[in-house]
Amino acid sequence: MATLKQVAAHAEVSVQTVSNALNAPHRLRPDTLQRVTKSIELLNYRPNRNARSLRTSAVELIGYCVPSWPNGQAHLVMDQFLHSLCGAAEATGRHILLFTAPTGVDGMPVYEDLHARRLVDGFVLSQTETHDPRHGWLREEQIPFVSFGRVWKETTQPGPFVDVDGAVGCANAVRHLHETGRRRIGFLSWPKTSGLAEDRLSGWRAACQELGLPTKGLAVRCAEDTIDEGARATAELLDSGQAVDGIVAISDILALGALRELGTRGLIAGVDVGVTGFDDSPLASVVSPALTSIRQPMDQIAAELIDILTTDHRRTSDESAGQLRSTTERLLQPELVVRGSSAPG
Amino acid sequence: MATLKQVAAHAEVSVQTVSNALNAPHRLRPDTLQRVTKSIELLNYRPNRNARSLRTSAVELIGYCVPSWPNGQAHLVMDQFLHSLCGAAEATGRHILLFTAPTGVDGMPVYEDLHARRLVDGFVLSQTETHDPRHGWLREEQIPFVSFGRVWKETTQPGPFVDVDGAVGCANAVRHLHETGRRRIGFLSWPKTSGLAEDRLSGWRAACQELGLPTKGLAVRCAEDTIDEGARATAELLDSGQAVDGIVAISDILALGALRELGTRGLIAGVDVGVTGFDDSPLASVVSPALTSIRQPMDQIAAELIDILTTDHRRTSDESAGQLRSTTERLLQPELVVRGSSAPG
DNA sequence: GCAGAGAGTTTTAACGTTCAAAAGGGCGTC
DNA sequence: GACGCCCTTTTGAACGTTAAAACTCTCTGC
Repeated sequence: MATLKQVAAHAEVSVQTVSNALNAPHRLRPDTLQRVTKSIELLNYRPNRNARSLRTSAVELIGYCVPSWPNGQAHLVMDQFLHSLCGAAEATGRHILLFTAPTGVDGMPVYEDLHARRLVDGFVLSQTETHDPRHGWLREEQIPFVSFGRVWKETTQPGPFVDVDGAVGCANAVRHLHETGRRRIGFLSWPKTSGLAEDRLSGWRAACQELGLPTKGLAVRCAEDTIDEGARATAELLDSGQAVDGIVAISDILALGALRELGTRGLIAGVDVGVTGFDDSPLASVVSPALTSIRQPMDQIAAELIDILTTDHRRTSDESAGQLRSTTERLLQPELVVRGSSAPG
Repeated sequence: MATLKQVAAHAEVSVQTVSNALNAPHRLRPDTLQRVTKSIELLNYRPNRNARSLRTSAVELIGYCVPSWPNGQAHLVMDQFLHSLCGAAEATGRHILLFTAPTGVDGMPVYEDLHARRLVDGFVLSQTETHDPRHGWLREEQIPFVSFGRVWKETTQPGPFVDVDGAVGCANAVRHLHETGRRRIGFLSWPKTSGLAEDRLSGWRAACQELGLPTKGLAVRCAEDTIDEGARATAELLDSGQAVDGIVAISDILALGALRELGTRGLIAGVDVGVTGFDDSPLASVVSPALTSIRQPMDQIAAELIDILTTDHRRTSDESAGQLRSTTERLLQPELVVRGSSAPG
């Protein structure tokens, strides 16, 4: 492993000059720069990150707590999220450090420890829950963080976040079904305790009202996020005597339940009833008919998260031209991925 | 942020003594130890990991390349795997660093760079492919690594690995279906190019032969891992006129296809035909009837991976009592999770 | 009473980098 | 030709930790 010293000796300059060649090349005379660069390549030199971090006290690592779902309920798009997050971090020379922690306030010592030992510069939070205690705590401790997802039911959001506008997503799904001729569009939801669910539900309701479509009795709550519950709720809708011809589901899993129930009844999804899901999980393209689904823009989400976490927004907020980019609260627009399950009826 | 120096001043000892209190407490006189410990707690001291790593040249970080599936085919159990891997790493005071890299040999510079800059001590590889070039390359470069999954079709495995015995898993599924009264058990497989597929297929064949069950014409290849393909292959089996009453699928997705095809034909999974999947993905418990599936022991896999990567097995191999633990090639046994889809017929 | 052992503690030096300040060299101005 | 200035390069110190050597006691044995 070559060190700065060895490169310096090889190029016959001082150690600091080599350092400058890497960090501030404009300070060097062109011929010196070339000579140093040549030595660096020749010796295959790579700066030691630990030494650098020690000196600059910045580790360029971002902590992310890998969520555990004790109920076995998996995060079907974590895959995509992590990939995007890594990519965005790497675009700024950073990396993601994974760790586990108990949920809620019990996990706080883990976050504090990682930061205190300088294993990470800050955190990206996800799986944000209603009244999530982490945000307030991290803010109190002055530990840098950014949240994917809002802390619902707080009057003021504690700290910066990036989130996807679920209401707009569901409204778009309704509009899409309306365009393909559906007029009685149901909504498969989750229990009221979820802020996420209420957000998405409100989008469905607003779009229906805007288009003059009925909503009464057309929103069904599912106790849990399973195919069975989705099927049960769909059955409830179909049996309500309202001639439902469209279903917006709050998750792909529930949408799969809808597809199954339709199949059981001899109805054809995308023909008799249009169905949409949420998240565009890998399942969506694997079923038949493939599921129309509301896709969260993962790459963009990740880029915004990293941007907020790694740039100082107290300064940029007043001088920068872009008003939108200056804030530390960013709401992104989802995209409807249209597939067979919502084909024109 | 308290440093060693500050703690030393507070406890009125030298810096080295505080360091010893943490790393070699037996060297201190009990009363000194107590005094130092008290100061450490009082000042809420945490050792700076960068300084430590610089000195010891060990970062206690393990690199893991987050796989990208351009075809949208997701890793449904990555979730579980990462959680287990993190847990196992943390049990030894280490953490997981995520990164992205091109697949195949193009990604090698990324691995080399991470190691050369001392961002990681070594790597855990997964998504191992037939003729995977990474293993040989890393070995050549003397970069520590361990693989989850064998490099199929190599005469000798380049480097240490942990894998799950897919053959035994599928054989167990066959035995289970046999115990519940099935006598004509089909197998849904992948293309021949996959070593993984051939391993699992061989287990199905062996168990059938052992139990005196037919195999001819009962193994169907699916072109891709989709529900549609699973359904198509199931249809092929059911139409073959062999009165198939059991289906062992090489993945949960294909098994889901089998369930769908059975439903379409008015057959009841778990009653008319027993079905098993592979991986015990989150989907297995979310469908109805719930899917019997072959579960890979993630916690154990992760623990073995970390163990191999972090302990020197040249030394332990001769002195240690356990022969099994001494090798750097470990084959673990999967577990059949029985659910409704294979209930006694 | 003194060499020698040993436990406990301190001193010294180093890990590889960057920051701040100082030094060197070339050039123009008066 | 002395001076000041800018551009480039070097020097010295520091980041916080640990390994190894050195020192200081106290205890043991003869």
